[in-house]
Amino acid sequence: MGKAVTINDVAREAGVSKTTAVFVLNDRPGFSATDVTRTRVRDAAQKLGYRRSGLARALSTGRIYTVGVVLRMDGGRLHYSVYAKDVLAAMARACRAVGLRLTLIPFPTEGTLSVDDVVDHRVDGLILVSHYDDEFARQVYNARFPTVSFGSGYAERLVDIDQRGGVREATEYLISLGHQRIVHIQGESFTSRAATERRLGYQEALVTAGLEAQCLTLAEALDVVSKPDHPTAFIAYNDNAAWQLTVAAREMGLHVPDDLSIIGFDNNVLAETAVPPLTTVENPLDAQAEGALKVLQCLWQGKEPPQMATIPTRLIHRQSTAAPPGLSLKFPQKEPKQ
Amino acid sequence: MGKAVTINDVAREAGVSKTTAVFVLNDRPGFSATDVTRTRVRDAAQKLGYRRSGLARALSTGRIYTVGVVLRMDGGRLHYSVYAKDVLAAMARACRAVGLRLTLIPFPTEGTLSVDDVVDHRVDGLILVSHYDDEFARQVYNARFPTVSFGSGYAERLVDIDQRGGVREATEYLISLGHQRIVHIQGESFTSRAATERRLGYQEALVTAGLEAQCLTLAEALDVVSKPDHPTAFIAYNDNAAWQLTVAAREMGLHVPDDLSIIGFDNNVLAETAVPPLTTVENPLDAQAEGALKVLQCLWQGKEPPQMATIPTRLIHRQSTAAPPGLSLKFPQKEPKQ
DNA sequence: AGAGTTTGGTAACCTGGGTTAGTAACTCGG
DNA sequence: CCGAGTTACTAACCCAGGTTACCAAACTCT
Repeated sequence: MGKAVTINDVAREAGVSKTTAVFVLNDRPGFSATDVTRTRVRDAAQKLGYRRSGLARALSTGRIYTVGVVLRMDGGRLHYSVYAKDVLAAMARACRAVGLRLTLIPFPTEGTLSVDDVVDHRVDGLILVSHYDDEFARQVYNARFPTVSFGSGYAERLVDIDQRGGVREATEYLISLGHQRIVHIQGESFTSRAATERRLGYQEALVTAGLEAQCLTLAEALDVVSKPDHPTAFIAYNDNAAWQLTVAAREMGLHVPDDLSIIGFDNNVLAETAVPPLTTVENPLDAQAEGALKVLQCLWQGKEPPQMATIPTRLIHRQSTAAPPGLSLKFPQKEPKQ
Repeated sequence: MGKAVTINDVAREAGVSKTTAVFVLNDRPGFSATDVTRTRVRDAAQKLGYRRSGLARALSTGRIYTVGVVLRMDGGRLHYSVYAKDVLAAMARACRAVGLRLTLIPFPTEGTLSVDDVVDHRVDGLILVSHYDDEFARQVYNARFPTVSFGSGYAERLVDIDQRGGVREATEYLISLGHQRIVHIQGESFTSRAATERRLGYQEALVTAGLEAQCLTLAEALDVVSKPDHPTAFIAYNDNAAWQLTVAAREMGLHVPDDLSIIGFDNNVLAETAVPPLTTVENPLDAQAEGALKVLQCLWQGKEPPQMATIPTRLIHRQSTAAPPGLSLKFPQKEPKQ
C-alpha cells in the first residue's frame, strides 16, 4: 500500500505552509491567496496523488458524514426481505445524493442494542427503520442522539408515508369502479401504526360512500374468496397479501380482474411479479428516505425538525382492477370452479 | 449532547498520566501498574461515563474495524431482492461475531465506482458481492486494497460455495429416486460462474449415471412442462425458477411431487414459501460470510490467504421431490389437465 | 505622512486517542 | 553498599487533518 500522502507532503511539495494547503484544497471562503499559490498547491496534490483522510477530518470536525440505519435483517417472511432491501436501497441512494455514507446496524435477532453499541458505530445520526424495539428507541432519543424514525414505530420525529390517504384513495377508486362489497385484508400485526392507519383509510372511504366495512385476516380472505358469493374487491394491507390472494384466486379459476379486483400496497417487486400485475399504492421509499435525511440535517444544524413528516402516496394502476362482474360489459362472466 | 469525556479527563480524575490511563483501560500486556492505580483509573472512567472515540483510535491505529460490502442494490427481480438481503444479513452476523462493523457501499445503477470512492468510505477491507463490474474489481485488486470476492465474479481471492457439488448431489438424489428424465433449468446469465458450475454439476451426475442431459431456460421449461410427455424431474438454477415452475405446474393440474419432482437452489424464503415447500440445495451464506472475513483477516495480518475457498453445500429435503409417477405406488397417477 | 484596511500567508495549537523512550524508586545478589 | 534488574509510571511525540490568532506587506483614505 505504501505510505499515504498527507497534507504535509503536499504543503512541502508546493512550498507553502500546511495551513495554506488546507485552506486552498478546501476552498475556504474568506481565505485569500494568489492564483499562483492556489495552482501550486493543487498541482502538488495532483502530482503526489493526495487523498485526504476522512478519518482525520472526521476527528477534527466532529462529523463523520455517515448515518447508521438500524434495521432488522432477520424476519424470514418474503415481503419483509423485499421491504428491507428496498429501504436500504432507497436510503443508500438518498445518502449518496447528499454525500453521506451509510452504515448498516443490524438489530440483533435476540436481545437488544444499547446506545453504547450504536454510538461506537461512528455515525452522525441514526435512522430507525420499523420493527425495532421501542425500549431501544426510547433510550436513543433520551441520549439526545440525532435520530429519526422511518415508517411506523416509536413516534418521535417520525417520517412516514401517508398510509391512510393511500388506502383511502385506493378504496375510493374501487368504489368509483362500482364495487359495493370491498373487503380489507389486515396486516398481521393489527395494532401496528401502519396496520391501523391503512385500516382507517379503508374505513373512512367506505363510511363516506355509505358502504359496509369488513376487515379480514389473510387466512380468512383466502377462505372467503372460495365461496360463491365472495366480495368483488379486496384491498390488501400489502402487495404480499394481495399477491397471495391473486394466486389463490387464479387456482380457484377466478379471473383477476374480471371476477375479482385486488389492490395491494407497496408497489414493490411482488406487485410487478404477480400475474396479473397488481394495482397498488406506491410506497415512496425514495422520498421517505430523503425526508428522513432532511430531519437529520435539521438536527445537525440545531434547527427543530417537524415532529412528523408525511410523504404522499399515489395509486399505481395496473391490471388487477376492473369494474365488478355485474357491471363488466366486456366479457361474459366466468363461472367460478365448483 | 454535552462535551464528550476524553481519556484526558479520566487521567486527570484518576490523578495519573494519560499514558497510564490508556494502558490500564486497554489492558496492555506488559504494562505494570498497582491494583490501586488500575482501580482508580477504572473508577474514574466509570464515574465520568468515559467512552473511547472509535474515530481517534482508528486514526492512530490505522484500523477502523469496518468492512465495506459492495453490492448492487437495484436489480428488480424478486430473487435478487431476497439474495441481497440474505447476503447482507449473513455478512452483518459474521461481522458482529468478530467485532467488526459493516458499511454498505451500493454499486451504482449507472456508471461505476472508483477506487477513490471506495477508499473514502473508511473501511479496512472490501467484500465484493457478485454482480459487480469486473473492471472495478480489477482496479481494487490492483490498488492492493484488502479485498475478497463473495460468490461468482472476479476470480481473485474468491470465496464461493460448492455450486457444482451441490447440484451434483441434488441430481444424484433425483437419480436415486428413480428419475430418468431430469432437466436442468439454467440461470439467466448462462456464462456466469455460478450458472456454469451448477450446470456442470448437473451434467457430471447425469453422465456418471449414463443418462441424457438437457438444459433449458426457464421459459422453455415452463413450455415443456405443459406437454403430455414432460420430464419427471427438474433441477432449477435457483429457488426462484423452481418456484415459478411449481406455480405453473400446479396451475396445469400437475401434482408436485407426485407428477413432477422439482429441486431448487439457495434454500431462501422462496423455497419455504412455495407450495409445496421446495427440496433445495442450501446456500450456506453464513459460512460463506465467515470465510470471506477470514480471508480479510489473513490479508490484514500479512498472511497470504487461499486463492479460493469453497464452502460445502447440502441438500435440504422438503416436499417437492418423490419417486417418478411410474414408480410411485402411494397414489394413483393423476392425469394432467388437457 | 500617518492611520486604517485589505491581501497573502503562517506558527502554533486543537481533535482523542496510541506509542516510544525513558526515569525514579525499589529489590536482589554478591 | 554497589551495580543490575525489575516495577511503576510519565513526558513527549505520533496519526492527519482543521482552526485560531497573528503578522508583514501592500494598498487606501484623509
